[in-house]
Amino acid sequence: MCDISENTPYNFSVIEQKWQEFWLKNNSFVTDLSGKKPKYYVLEMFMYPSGKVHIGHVRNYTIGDIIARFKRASGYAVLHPVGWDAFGLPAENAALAHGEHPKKWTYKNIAAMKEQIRALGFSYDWSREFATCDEKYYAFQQKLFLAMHKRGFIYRKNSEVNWDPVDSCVLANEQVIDGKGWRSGAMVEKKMLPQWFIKITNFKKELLSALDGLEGWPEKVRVMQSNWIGKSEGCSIKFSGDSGDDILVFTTRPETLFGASFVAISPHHDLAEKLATKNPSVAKFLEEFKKGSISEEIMEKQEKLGVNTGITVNHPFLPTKLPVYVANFVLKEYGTGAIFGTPAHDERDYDFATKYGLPISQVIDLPGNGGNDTPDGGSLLYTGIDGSMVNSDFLNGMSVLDARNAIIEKLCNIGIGSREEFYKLRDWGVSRQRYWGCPIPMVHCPKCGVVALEEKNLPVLLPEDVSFEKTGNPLDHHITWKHTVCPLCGAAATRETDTLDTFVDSSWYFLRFCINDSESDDLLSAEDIKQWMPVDQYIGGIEHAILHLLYARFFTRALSTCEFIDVQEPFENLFTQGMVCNVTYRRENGEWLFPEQVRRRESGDFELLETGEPVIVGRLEKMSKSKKNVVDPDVIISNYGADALRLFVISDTPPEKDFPWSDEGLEGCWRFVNRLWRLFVFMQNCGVEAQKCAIDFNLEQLPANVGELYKNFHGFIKKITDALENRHLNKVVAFGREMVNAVYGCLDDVKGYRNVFSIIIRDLIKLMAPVVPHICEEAWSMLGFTGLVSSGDWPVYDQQYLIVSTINLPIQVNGKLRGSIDVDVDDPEEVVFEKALGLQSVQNIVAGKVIKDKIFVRGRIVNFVV
RNA sequence: GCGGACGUGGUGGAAUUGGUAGACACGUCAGAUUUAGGUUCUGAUGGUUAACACUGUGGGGGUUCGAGUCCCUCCGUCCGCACCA
Repeated sequence: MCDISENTPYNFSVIEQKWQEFWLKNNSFVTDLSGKKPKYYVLEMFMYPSGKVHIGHVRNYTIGDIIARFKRASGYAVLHPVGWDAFGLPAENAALAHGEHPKKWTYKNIAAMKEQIRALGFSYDWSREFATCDEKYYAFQQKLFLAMHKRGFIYRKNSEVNWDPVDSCVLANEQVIDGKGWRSGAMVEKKMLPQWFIKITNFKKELLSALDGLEGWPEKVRVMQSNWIGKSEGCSIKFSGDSGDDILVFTTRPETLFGASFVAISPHHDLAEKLATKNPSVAKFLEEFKKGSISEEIMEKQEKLGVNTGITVNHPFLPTKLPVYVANFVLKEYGTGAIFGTPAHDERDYDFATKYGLPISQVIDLPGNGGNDTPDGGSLLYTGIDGSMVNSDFLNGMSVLDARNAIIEKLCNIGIGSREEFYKLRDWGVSRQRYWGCPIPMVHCPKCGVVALEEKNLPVLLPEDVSFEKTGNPLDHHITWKHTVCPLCGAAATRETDTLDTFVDSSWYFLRFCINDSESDDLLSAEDIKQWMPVDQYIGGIEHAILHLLYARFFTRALSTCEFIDVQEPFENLFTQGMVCNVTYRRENGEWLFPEQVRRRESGDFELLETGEPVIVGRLEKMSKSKKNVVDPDVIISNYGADALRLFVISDTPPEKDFPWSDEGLEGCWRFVNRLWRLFVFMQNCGVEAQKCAIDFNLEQLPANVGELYKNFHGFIKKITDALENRHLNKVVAFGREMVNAVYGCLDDVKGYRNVFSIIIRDLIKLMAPVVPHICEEAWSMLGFTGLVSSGDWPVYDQQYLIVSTINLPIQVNGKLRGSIDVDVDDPEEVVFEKALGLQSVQNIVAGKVIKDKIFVRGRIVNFVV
C-alpha cells in the first residue's frame, strides 16, 4: 500500500472549493480584536472593478496573502482587508456603449470579480469590504473635503482642460488619442475652466524631507517622488529695467552672474503680454508660440526660439545693459518665469546665444586650466562646478561654491536678491467634469458666490436618474439635482457639478479599513486608526510610485492637520511587484496574434497556423488584451487549481521583478502540487498522524539519514522563515521544493519512524500553507490535526540542530580549488592542514615546492600558496 | 541630456555578502514503469575533452592568499525624469 507512485489523483477543484467555503462560512480570517497580539496591517492596492481579474492582480494579491498568512501564523493580529476603487471613467464609457447605468455596471463587476478573487483562497477579512462608490464612503469623503476647505487646503482657479469642440465636452487625458477626441475624432483644444484644487504644496517640504525616513520603501520610489517634488535651492535677483519694467529672475547658479549676456522671460510671463501690445514682433512671436504649443509632443522637441523685445535691463554689478528676450524654453510655471542667460555655463543658454549671436563670456576656469583658455578644446561651454571664478570682479579666485555664497550675500545686502527654494510640485487639480465620481459639496449662489455646504447639508448623493444621451456631464443637464439653496442666504443656488478625481477616493481608503464597527458612521474613528495605522506592508505596482502614493501621503498629513487622525506617514513598508509578461506574436504587417494562432516550425521559427506565413516573435511584454498575450486566471484555476497558480506567480522570479509567464512553468507547479499530495497520501497510508507528534525519540539512535533529515528540517524552517521575512518568495518556493525532495529521499524509513515523520510532516504543512493553503488545509485535517493550519502557529527551529559538527571543507592551492576533505569543525588548524596536504590532487601541485603561506578560515576554506 | 537599476548555463534564477559558481525549477537527454501517449520514479545536463585537465559570472585593468561579489574603465540592456534655469 505504501507506494509513492501509486495513482492518487488530487481533486483540486473539489478540495479548493470546500476550503474556500469553509473559511468564508466560519469567518476564518476575520480580524483579531482581542488586543493580545501585536498588530500587523497588510494591504494590497485595491482593485478597480473593470469586470475581470487579470494575472497581474493575482500576483499582487498572492504576495499580500502569503505575507498575511505568514504573519498571522507568526503571532500577529493581522488586518488584511479587501475593497474596490469603484468610481471612474470606464463605468461611464460602459453606459455610453451599452446603455447600462454606471452604478449597476460597477456593482455587477464587483460581484463578478469577488467570485474570481474568492476562487484564489485569499485570507481576507470580508466583513470590512466596501467600494468607494458606496454612499457612506463618499458622503464621508465630502465631510473630509469640507474640513480641508475650512483649513484652507481647497481653492478654485482657472485651469486648462481638454475640450472636444464637436461633442462640446471635457475629455480626460486618456480620452485624447493623438491629439484627437476618442469619439468625435476632432482636434482637441485647450480651454480654461474654473476648477477645484487641493494645496498639496502646503506640505511640499514635509513630503520631501520625510522620504528619508521611509526606509521600508524601495529607493527607486523615493527617488522618483523626490524628483517629482523637485526642490531646487537658489536665488532670485531683481534686474532693474530702463523702461521701469523690473524683471525678477530665479537661478541656481548666481555665481555665474558676471557671465550673463541676456535676460529671457517666458511667453506666458505678464511682461510678455504687456510688451506684445506695443511691439508687433513680440505679439507675432506669442501668437506663433500659442499655435505651436497645443501639442505637447511638439513642445518636447522644439528648438530654442526667442524674440528680442527691444527693452534692456541693467546688470546689478556691471555697467552693462542686457537685452531682454521672450524665449520659448523659459517655463512660466517654474521659478519666476524669467532667467538670466549665461551661455558659457549653461547648455540651453549656450544654444540660445549661439543662435542669436549673443556674447559668450567665461567666468569659471577649470581646475588646472591655468588661465583663460577655453576649456575642453574650443567649446566655451562648461556646466560643472569645479574650478575657480574668473572675470568676475569680487568673486575672482573663489571656488564656485564660495562664490555662490558670497554673491548671494552681496545681493541680499544691497536688497536686490534673496535666497529662494523652488519646487516643481504643483497643486492637485481634483475637478472632473464627470458623473461617476464623488460630488463636490459646493454651491454657486448668485449673491454669495461659491459657497461651501455645511456638514448638516451632507451627503450630496449622486442622482440615479441620469441620461447619457447628451454629451458632457449628465449632472449638468439633470432637471432637478443641480438646483438647491444657498446655505448662507437661502436664495436659489446651483450645485457644483464637477466630481472629485478618483485619486481622492484612494487617498484615504486604507484608513477606512481600520474601522472595526462596519455599521458606524464615523469612518475615521481615531481609536481604531490608532490601533492599526500605519500600514505595515503595502503592496502594489510601481506605476503608482508618484501619484497615488504621494496623494495618500499628503492626505494622511492633511487629515492629521484637520485633527481627524494622528499619523503622518501611511505606509511603513512598501513593496512594488513586477509586471506579469508574456511573449507576443505578430504578423509581418504588425497585427498581433494569439498564441493559439501560431505554430512552431521544425527550424525553430514560428508560422501562422492558418496560412503558414512567418510570424515575428516579439519580446516579453506586459500582458494586455491589445497585444493578445493575456491569460485568463479563471481558465488557469479550472485547469490547474488556485494553489498551482498561486505557487507559479511567485516561483522562480523575485517578486519585485517582471515575471515571464510560461505554460511549462505553470505545469511544473501543478506537478509539484500533485507531488505534495502524493506525499501526504503516502504518509497517511504509512500511519503518520497528529497523535504521533511527540519527541519521544533520541536523535542519536535514529538511522543516519533519518536523523540527518530531522536536523535538516530545522534548517529548512529557518531558511523559509528568513526568506518570507525578506520577501524572497521565489526562494520560499525553492526551499520548499528542496524540503519535499529531502523527505522523498527517506520514504523507506517512514513506517519505522512514524513519530519523527509525523513531526516533519506537521511542520512541512505549516511551512507550505501560506503559499498553497488549500492542499495544506486538506492535509492538515486528513492527518488528524485539530483546528485549521491557517490559524495555527508557525514552526520554530531549534538552534542546536543548525550547528554542524562535520563539514566538507574545500581545499585550494593558489586560490584554485583542488579538492575537499571531511573535517570536524573543531579540528585544530594543523590537523586540517595535514589532512589537506594528504590529498593527491594537492600533492600533484605542491610536491617539491615551498609552501609560502597557508590560509585557514575555520568552516570555510583552506588555501596553500606556493 | 540628467538620474537610477542591472548584466551569471538553452531559459527563469541561487550563491550564507570576499571563501567549493550554477541551489531550486523550466527545457533537453537517458533508464525504469506503462499496450501506447501522458503521469510517475531514478539519473545526467555551463563550455571544450575519450580522459586527465583546461576554461567559465558583458569586455579590459586593478586590489587580495582568494573576486559573480570590492575599486577603475569601457560596452550593453531596462526604468524614471526631461528645456526645472
